[in-house]
Amino acid sequence: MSDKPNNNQAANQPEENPNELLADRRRKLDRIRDEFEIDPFGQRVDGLVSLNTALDTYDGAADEAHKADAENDTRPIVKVAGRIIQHRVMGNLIFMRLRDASGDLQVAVSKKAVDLPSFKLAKLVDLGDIVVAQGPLAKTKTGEITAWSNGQASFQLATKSLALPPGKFHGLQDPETRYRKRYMDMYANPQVIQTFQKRCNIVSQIRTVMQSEGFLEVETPMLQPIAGGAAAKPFETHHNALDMELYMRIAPELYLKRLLVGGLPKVFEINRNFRNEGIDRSHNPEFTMLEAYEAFGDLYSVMDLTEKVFQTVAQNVCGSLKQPYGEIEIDYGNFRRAKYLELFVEHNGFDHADHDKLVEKAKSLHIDPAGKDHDLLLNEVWEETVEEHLVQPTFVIDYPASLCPLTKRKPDEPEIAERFELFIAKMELANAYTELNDPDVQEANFRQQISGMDDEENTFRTVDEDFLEALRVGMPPAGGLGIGIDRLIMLMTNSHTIRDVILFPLMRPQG
RNA sequence: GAUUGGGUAGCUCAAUGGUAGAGCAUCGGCCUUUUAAGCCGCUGGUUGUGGGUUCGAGUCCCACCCCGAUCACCA
Repeated sequence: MSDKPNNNQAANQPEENPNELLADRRRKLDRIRDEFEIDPFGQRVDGLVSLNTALDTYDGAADEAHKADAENDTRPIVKVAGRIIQHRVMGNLIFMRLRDASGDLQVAVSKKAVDLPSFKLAKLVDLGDIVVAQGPLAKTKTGEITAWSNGQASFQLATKSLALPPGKFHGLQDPETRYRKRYMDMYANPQVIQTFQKRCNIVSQIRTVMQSEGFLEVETPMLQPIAGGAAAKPFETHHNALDMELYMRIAPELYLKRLLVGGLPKVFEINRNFRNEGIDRSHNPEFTMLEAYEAFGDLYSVMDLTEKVFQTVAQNVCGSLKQPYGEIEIDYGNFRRAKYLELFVEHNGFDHADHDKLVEKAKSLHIDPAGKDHDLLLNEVWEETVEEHLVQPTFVIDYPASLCPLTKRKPDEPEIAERFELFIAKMELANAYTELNDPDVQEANFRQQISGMDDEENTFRTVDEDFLEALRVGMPPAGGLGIGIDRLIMLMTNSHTIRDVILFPLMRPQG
């Protein structure tokens, strides 16, 4: 509305409307009101079935019987509503294709079969209008099941569309328009609705898995006085009544752990995080994450849980443990577990401890080794050389502890962190730890982390003293897990950009 | 933030620096089984925005806006 504040004026002064096509629709709107005496933005309609349901009620035998003997009509009658996506007037017979969230159905309006005003209205309606039709189902000569609108008041206008529809053949392709005007995208490209229906089913299945494993779903603050739990820049905001600076959360982690302290044995949250970082195919500033914490569990207990989540979704929502993603097939029946350093050697062909060869390799990848210690440089080379090979589900384990300062270390190998990252299709899908529950170690790590930060970071990253106090009360040993839900949905819906699984991805204002 | 490709009719796309076009949609006409219906006819444009070069700019130059891709940050 805000971009067209003068709609009513435009209707009365069509010469001010720059677009003739829109003016045509306005004129039809007036005709529908004046000549047909119909409200073009109608009322409640009862007894509707979805277009897909209507298709299912087609009775072939009844159709054949009626074709042989017109007096014998036992064809089921359906009442349907949908948006017009095709409209063909053939003199005294009108075909139109309707679309709703369930699918498409063709409707035919015959001049012989309906009253004259209904027929004229069926002729007048535009692509994009929403109509209601009622009639028996029969196949056409070319075999398409069609609702034949007949009888009294069997064709009605429900809503006049005053906007211009996308092309019926090429549809809506321009990605900018698709994301900005998702409502157009949804009716022009039916797979969009299917993707988001699937998204709903996936999240529902994940909840079912988590609940059946005994996890309690909770909701923790999204407005936080300290943005903790991850290394990312937060969005800043302000509470007026309390005159208080707040941050949109970058992770729920520190609150979920407080709940473990409070005595909940297994908790999870599926909700939005907000990170003030760049945008690309796998990053949106607000994204949905599953975080789960299991008291008395560890890295490996949440690894089993992770497998179960992916396998249940693949099997129950997508129908198979093997799912296509682009040109490849992902096999969720087989999760590899590979050590970080072994993967390095596997894809680089030299000992990870050989510093000279590492520097040489880094230079060949245009990575500047200056000022980086061995592990840091190793990690940059690792990301450059290993990640691109992690196509099938792979848990990367045994990270060097120096790369994960906030993670518990292996009791018998203190240089190794108890952490995994799950990679699928070269994307990071999950991240998990055996959680640090020693309050003194946690505090020391926090303070060391912050001391290495510049002034900008220090403005929003301060030590969460309340969280440390909670840890001093005592948090049981625990496994913690985060799964990127949007990315999981990308995989399961064969979507190659995160924007295709987020209804309204963030866009710059139009210029 | 950097690099790079793009932005032309409602949609999908053309156009050596030389009259801005096509298909579909729209509008008018014909048509009772069409499937991107068909046939006839008519329309439809601030070429993202603002400057500049030129006799002449969609095209060349400069600045800016928006989108995509890659990179950086991040998950």
